[in-house]
Amino acid sequence: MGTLPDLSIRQLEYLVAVADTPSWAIAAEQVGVSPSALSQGLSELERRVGVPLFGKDGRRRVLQPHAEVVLAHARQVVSLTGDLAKWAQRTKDADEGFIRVGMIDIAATQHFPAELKNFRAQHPNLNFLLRVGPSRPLLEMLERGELDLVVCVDPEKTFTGIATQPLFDEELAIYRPGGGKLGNPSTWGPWVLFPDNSHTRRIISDALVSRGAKVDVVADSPQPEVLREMVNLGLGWTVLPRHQAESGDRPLVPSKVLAKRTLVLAFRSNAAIDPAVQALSSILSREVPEA
Amino acid sequence: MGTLPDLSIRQLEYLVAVADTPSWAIAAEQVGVSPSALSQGLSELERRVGVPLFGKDGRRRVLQPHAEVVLAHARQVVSLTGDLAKWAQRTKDADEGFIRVGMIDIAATQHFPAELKNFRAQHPNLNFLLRVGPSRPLLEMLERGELDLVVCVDPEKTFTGIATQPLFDEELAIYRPGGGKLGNPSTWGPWVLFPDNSHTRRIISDALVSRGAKVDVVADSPQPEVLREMVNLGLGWTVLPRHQAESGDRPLVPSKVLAKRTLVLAFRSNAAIDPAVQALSSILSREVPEA
DNA sequence: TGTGTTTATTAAGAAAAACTAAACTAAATT
DNA sequence: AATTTAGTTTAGTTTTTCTTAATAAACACA
Repeated sequence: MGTLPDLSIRQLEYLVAVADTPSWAIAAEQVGVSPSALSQGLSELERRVGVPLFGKDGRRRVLQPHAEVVLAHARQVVSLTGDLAKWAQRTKDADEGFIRVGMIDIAATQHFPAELKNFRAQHPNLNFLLRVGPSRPLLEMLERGELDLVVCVDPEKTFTGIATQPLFDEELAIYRPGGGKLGNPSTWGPWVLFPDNSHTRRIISDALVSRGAKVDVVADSPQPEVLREMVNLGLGWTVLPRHQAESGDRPLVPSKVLAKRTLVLAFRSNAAIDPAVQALSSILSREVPEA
Repeated sequence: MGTLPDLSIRQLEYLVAVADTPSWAIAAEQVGVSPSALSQGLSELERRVGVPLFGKDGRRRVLQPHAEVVLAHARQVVSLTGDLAKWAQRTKDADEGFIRVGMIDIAATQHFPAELKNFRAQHPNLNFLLRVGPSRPLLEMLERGELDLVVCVDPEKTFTGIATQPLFDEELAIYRPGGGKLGNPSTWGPWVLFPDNSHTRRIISDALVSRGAKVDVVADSPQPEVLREMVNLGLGWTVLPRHQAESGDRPLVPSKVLAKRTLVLAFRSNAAIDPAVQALSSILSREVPEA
């Protein structure tokens, strides 16, 4: 009872082909193998099942009546395997299953909107979820397995089980109300910046401090549009990715590039990368948005 | 679409074992291979399906959520194969299916009644049919595929597609009313014998003629009991197998052994001998009935 | 009756697959 | 840091499966 006969799909296909075909030679051709291989394969199948399956009618070998049981089994398993193969193909084409993507706002709205739209159009049956938010929460969700792929600011500190791959650099420029020259760094400010817990804010603060500027923050917001408007209103200076500051209704005029931040692709370093994740990753890292 | 991945039952068993077991080492033990074989086998399975199935959790490889599809397939096919193996076992034990046996009367009633009874008792689920009749019709039914196994008088002339195997010889003795000496062959008779178209009748006629006796037939019957009673009634002489003449209510007394006939086992020479036929054949040819 | 044709099997050897043993890597424990 | 544990990789062997070529058997037809 314990041990099962090791029937291969191949052998079962041979059996089905022979049953559906006038001669073994034709059956062999159908399954793409020499008549000899077919004959030997079926003998082996017969041996493994342990029951005589074929009788002779003249020079042809014909299925015995009781072999119908085995034939039915073969048909069923071959058909199931066909279904599995189709599933595998769809999965490989990333047109099946689930992908949960996280992106910081600029990536979703400025850098990759076309790529996202295309990807969704090309994989209509893929269940797709996009989460937009700041880098850190996205990375934490990725770490907890709540997301599969994240585009965010390079976290530098490594998260366990998470691999990153650089996409491109963004310039962070200083913007002052009305534009124009900046003067001595010690006179810069006051500032309206990203919130304290933001990674980009950390990059900005560090850069300002290293230039000898005071980081005198009079307002903050996670929303770049808000920061931009505050500068437009004369409330203070800011530092923003150029794309975000210099687009929209009332773009700002850059005074100077202060620093760079690197956007990265992050994913669980699970060895087994889901084909959908793979597909989207390669699209995103192939594109080098904006020039 | 065309070509299916050649997944072996073995590999599917590996997958099921791994899913049902806390560690791969234990799974390997369960399926009776080295951990290395299990690991390689599963890698090969993954390669053939073409979709990544496993992810890493620490040092263990764990099934990815979407691999559940493959696991479900594996379970189903393994289970179907188990059913097939059980069927094969029953068929091998000749406890499933159909067997149609033909026997001449003396074989069914005198030589093999115990063997038949035992065989049926030992294979209760085997669908069993016994046809009793003269040799020739039985052989014709065998030839037409209406019987699977026949015990009859050696037909000498070969039927196409039918093989025979001798079982044992029976003595045919001469019986005259009242018993006693026979005298000169030319004075023998008149006779009550098997009908003209019977094979045993041919053996008897030939033997009588070669001894110089006239074959002067006053009555015939296919039933040995009838011939016996005719001799008892003084209607004529007969030649019968000793078992049939010398048993029953009023046994005859033999005068002389005239000839022999050979009983044989006959079956279609189909190469594939049904296990049930095989089993009954070996029982019948093992037994050498009567001494 | 022989002769050629069709159909499948057997034989021999090459190629591919699957296995074991042992060395190894990496994570978890002590 | 050393040890244990889980699983993988490597190297080499055995087993399986295939191909080509030779063989056997049934048929077809002159």
